[in-house]
Amino acid sequence: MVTLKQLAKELGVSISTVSKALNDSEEIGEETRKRVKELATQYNYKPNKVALSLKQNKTKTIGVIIPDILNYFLAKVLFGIEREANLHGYNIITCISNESLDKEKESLQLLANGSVDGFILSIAEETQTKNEINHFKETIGQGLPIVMFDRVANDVKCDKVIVDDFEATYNATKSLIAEGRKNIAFISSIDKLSVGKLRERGYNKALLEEGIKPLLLNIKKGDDMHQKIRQFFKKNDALDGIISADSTSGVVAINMARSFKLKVPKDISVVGFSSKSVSLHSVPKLTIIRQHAKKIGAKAAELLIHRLESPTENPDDFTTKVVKTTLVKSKSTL
Amino acid sequence: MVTLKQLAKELGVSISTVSKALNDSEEIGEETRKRVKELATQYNYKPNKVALSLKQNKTKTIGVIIPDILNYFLAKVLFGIEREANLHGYNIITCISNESLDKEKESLQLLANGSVDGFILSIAEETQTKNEINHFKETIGQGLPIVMFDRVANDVKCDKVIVDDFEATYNATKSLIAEGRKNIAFISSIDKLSVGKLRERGYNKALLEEGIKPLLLNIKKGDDMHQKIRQFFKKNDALDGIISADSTSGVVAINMARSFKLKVPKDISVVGFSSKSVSLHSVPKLTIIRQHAKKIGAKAAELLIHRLESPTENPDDFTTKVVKTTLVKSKSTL
DNA sequence: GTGAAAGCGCTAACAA
DNA sequence: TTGTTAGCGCTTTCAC
Repeated sequence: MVTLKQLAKELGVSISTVSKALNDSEEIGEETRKRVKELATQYNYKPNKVALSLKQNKTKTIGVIIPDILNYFLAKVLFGIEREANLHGYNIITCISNESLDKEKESLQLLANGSVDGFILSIAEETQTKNEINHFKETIGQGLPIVMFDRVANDVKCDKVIVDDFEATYNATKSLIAEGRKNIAFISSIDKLSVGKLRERGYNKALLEEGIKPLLLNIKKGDDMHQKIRQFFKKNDALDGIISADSTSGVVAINMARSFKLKVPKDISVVGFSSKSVSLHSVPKLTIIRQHAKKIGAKAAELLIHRLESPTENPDDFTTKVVKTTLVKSKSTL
Repeated sequence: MVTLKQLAKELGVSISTVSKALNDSEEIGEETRKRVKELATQYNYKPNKVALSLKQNKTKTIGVIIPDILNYFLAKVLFGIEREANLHGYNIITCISNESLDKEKESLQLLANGSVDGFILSIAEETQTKNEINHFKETIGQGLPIVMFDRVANDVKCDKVIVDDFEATYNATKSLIAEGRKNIAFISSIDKLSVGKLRERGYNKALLEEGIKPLLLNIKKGDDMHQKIRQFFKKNDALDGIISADSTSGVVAINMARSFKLKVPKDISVVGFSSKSVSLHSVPKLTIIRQHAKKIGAKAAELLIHRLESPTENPDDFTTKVVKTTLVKSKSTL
């Protein structure tokens, strides 16, 4: 990489002259400016990012910590973050916590040494189960702002981007009831997560209002989902509706239902918190509760960058943005 | 963030003393060392990463450019890269090219300013179609090593990690033939990619050897996959085997086959380049050609880091590592 | 055993 | 209009 020093030497001027010329400073004469710029282009000069970061005490880099990159929703949020960040000239350093508290702590620690200007994260499962939040507070205390999305900690003061989980399942359940469904089950592999709990509550409330008894199937990590769902169908032969809290159990349920000679959606309706692409994996396609993952990511990035670049504003004024879900009907519901 | 300067001031010693003490230099007296370390822990001192990078002219950061984060295979490779990189004390900056040549070029440019020590990437579709490779050569020319995985450019001299695409489909097709299948189709949504072409060739060769006529279905971006596959089934009612070159058309094909009253695997066998998690999305589960994505990522990271940290070795000696696929049988084949 | 000083690449206040 | 200098945080050589 060419440096200012080398350019200066070759041009026979001082380093600062070169620097100013390249930054279009008014101080430098027309001609010198031209000469400098020409040589710079010729050598494909690019200011050293590290030196700039050191000088300006900001890296234009965002640390993103996500629990699981193989989760389609989370990957899509990451996509949204990356896009929005790039738009504003930011890069992202990605760490995957793997749902582990220790890895989450470690990533936070490791990047809180000048590597990034702030964090965007969704909380690891273990962290939520153990209800640990000190590491977040510490990081914020060190002057590094955090924006949390989806799985958030209520007791940490920071910007947040969440989904209307409760309302979403409440409404979805209501709509199945409106279809005349009487035996609506709730399948979840995320019952330990904050969002999983909210979704379950929305479902429960909707049923309660109609005096219908809830029917739950929780799938643990390591369980054989096919097996579990097959057994569930066997045990509950009056099943005529399913709300899936995660991204995959819905499509599996549809495909499985047909093994039991059930017509979808004639005999049974299925709705899931999934995405368009995954909804294709069943025949008929799954009716989904869209979470607008990309938008969530973009919003999170926007909030963080705004906080980073407008330090004038009230630093204790945190916003929580709710990105509303949309029910996208396919042929798995009436 | 606390700096050496502040510690030095508080301790009444010089900056260099503090630095040396923290780095366990023999020059510093036992007692001073202890005092310094204590204060450092108390203040949770961490050396500023940016300053270190500037000083040592390396960032311990890898730039990763992937075409599509929503592709399960690519996401899994990213996972593998991140893990291996972390193990060696490296962070990763992720850029998503979105299959666009321009974005790929831009990302390469943007990070080749001291932000990263090297790159790991899989080539964007547009880049492969247009057969552009100059931007890679330039980057390498600037002293930044590149490791390519999966979709690679043969004419670029760098380390590569690939899959035995040709052999994999050749063998998979052979195995369907061995099951007695006579009308084996090849479904692909990646016919433009280097890997897609290799896979198709393997399929063709296997059929050719048996004198069977190939049967191709190419799905373009924007096509309705359900629709396409449904029509394909209608038109080819003797279909008794499917090789899917991508990660999703296999599961869709299984689920669709059952709409045509075909028993899987009794009437038709399906094999796909997919992953365990996606294979769950069909009933019965899809027999897959596993690509060991995590291993590919880990290997790529390993190759890059080795090159970065052993500059003594012959710099023009590039390796191409082939990570062999595994056929994992489920109930979609006999 | 400890400290001063240079230097990594850059910007910007100040001097000329 | 251009150049000198200091300084961002750190390591390291060299002097004391």
